[in-house]
This record gives sequence, C-alpha cells and structure tokens, in this order.
Amino acid sequence: MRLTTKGRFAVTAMLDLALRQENGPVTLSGVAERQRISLSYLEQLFGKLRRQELVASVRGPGGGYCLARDMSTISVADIIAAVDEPMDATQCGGKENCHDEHRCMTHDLWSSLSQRMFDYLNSVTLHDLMTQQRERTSHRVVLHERDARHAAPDAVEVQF
Amino acid sequence: MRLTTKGRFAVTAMLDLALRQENGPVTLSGVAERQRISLSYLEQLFGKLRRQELVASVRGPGGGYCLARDMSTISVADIIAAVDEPMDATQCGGKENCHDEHRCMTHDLWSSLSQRMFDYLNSVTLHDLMTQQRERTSHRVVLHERDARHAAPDAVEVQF
DNA sequence: ATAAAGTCGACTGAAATGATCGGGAATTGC
DNA sequence: GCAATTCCCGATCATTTCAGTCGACTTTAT
Repeated sequence: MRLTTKGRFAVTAMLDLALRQENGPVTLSGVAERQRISLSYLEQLFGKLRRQELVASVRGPGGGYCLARDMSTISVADIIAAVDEPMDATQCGGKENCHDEHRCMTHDLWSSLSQRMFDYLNSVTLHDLMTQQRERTSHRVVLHERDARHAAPDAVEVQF
Repeated sequence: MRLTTKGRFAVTAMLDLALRQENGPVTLSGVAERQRISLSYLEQLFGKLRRQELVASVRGPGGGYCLARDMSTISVADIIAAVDEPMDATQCGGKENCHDEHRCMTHDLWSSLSQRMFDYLNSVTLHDLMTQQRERTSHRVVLHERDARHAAPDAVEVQF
C-alpha cells in the first residue's frame, strides 16, 4: 500500500465532498478551487473513484459528485486503493527478486507489515476524519449537526 | 511517510545484516547476492543508513557493515526515514496548496494520519522482525539462541 | 604491493506523478 | 431546440523519483 500525495489528494477531495454533499452534488471545480487541486487532475482521480463506486456522478447543470455510500462505510484505505491501483505490496509474485528460502522471508515480512498498515487505514473512515477534524478545531462551525441531512436550505458556509 | 520498494530494500538488507552480524562485519556484496539487490544501489542506501548512524562501516578486507545500535532499538520507521529522506507528509509547510482555514484542515488531517502510521512502524524493531520471522518459519534454524553473541566460531549457515 | 572492501559523485533509463488540453456526452433551464 | 453546465475520456507532457550503473577514490588487512 503506497502512501503518496496522489492518495492524499483523493482523501482530501473526498473529505471536501463529505462536508458539502448535504447541499446536493458537489462540483469538481468547487473542490479544485477550495483545495487548490488542478481540476483535470481531480477528474482523473474521480474517474477512478467512480469506477470503484465510492462516488456517484450527476451530469448537467447543478450536477457534480456525491458519495456513493454512507461516509462511515468509506475508509481511507478504500480511497487510496481506488486511486493508487495496484497496491502490490509484496512486489514479488513468486518470481524474481526472491530465491530459495529467502523468498519466503521477504515475502512474509512485507505482506504482514503492509497488512497491518492496511488494517489501520481501513479502520479510519471518512466519518471519523470529519468528526476528528471538527473536534480539533476551535473555529466557528456553522454546520454542526451530525445527522441533519436536509437541514440546510441555502448555501451554507462551512468553516473548518 | 512513504512506503516504497526503496524502503523495503533497506529493511530487507538491514534484516539480512541483523541475522549475520554475529560473524563480524557483513559485506554489501554478500547482502546483494543473498537478497538479489544491486550492489551499487545498496551502496547508496547504506550511505544514507550510515549517515543516520543506523549502521557502522569497517573498511578494508574483512570489513563490511554492522548495526550501529542494538537491533531492538532500530525500528522500521528509522530505516525507512533514513532512506526515504524527506518524510514530509504534510507537503505544505504553510505555503501554497493551503489557504485560509482550509490549510489547517488538510494539514492537521495528514499530520495526524501519518503520525499514526509512523507510530506503528516505529513500534516494530529489527529484533521483532527477526523473532517474528523465525517463529513463522518451520525451516531449520541453525543459529537459534537469542542472546548468544559470540556463540558462532565459524561461518554458520543461517536458514530462514 | 595488492586486493578487498567501503565512499562518493555523476549519470541514465524507465516509470510514476501531477498537470494540461481538446473534444466529447449528458442534462438542465430557457 | 439551444446554450450553458457539468461530467467523461483520451492524448500528451514536464518533472520527479526509482532503481541501477559506472568510474574514480580511500582505507586497511595480508
């Protein structure tokens, strides 16, 4: 499991989505502007996120992206795996770079290590990240209710 | 904290070192041969490991590398940080890519996330890896005593 | 002196990263 | 129907990193 800025961008963008989807679909251009990520790059990432069915898209004016599942069921590992595709980890599918008994050593070592890395990332959900972030900040939080899905009639400025 | 094959190579090589250093300094060409890693590449990695004082070098014939500290005080995080240098994690030292309050969100989010990744990797030592590996394998283990430092008079074949 | 080892720096090919561009297709509001 | 908005997709590109190579050098045991 690689941990690169690519995955970071994806998680950041997904968090932005999570925080704003109550007002309906969120446009990529909005995410791009707020998070300072190139729009075209976001399009690439969200193409993958959509194919992994982490987000759903709505075309046309007023369209954008929504989370495809409840945010408590979307883990950081899901997001990173979606954009960082291979997630190979062991690097030697039984072929070269490994030989004799040494093969097993390296192989088992890394698969167990990356398994635990994965387990951790898999245990952190988008919902956790939101909650965690809101607890940490002392900024004004206009939108504070946790389960009020349709509580915002107009555009609500969420500061976080 | 990045997790690449570079760091994997380094940890694999360090583990090889840990398993063989009782017979005196371990040559890089030996590590290269056993672990199938290019010698020149290993030289680069061990240059960094030496500058981070994780290993000590002995020049001349019969020379090689030894661990600079007890293997129970060398963590996987130490090794990866030594070769994967920046370990930046937040990617925005308060400069661009972050603005207004959004800056803090992304920043805190990733620093806390990568802090926990680091904590885990930092909790796994070379000694742990050796023990863990030996427990897992059912191969013959010639050198089995855990604290017998000078127990091997001759070249001892360690199978793992 | 010679050979065995580490040390250092420059260089390289290949891949991944991060981004740009251009042209689509779907959908809404008019 | 038409235009605007938005997602969709493919090609391309500059830069960085990865992984490895090469050559020259220093230290040291024999």
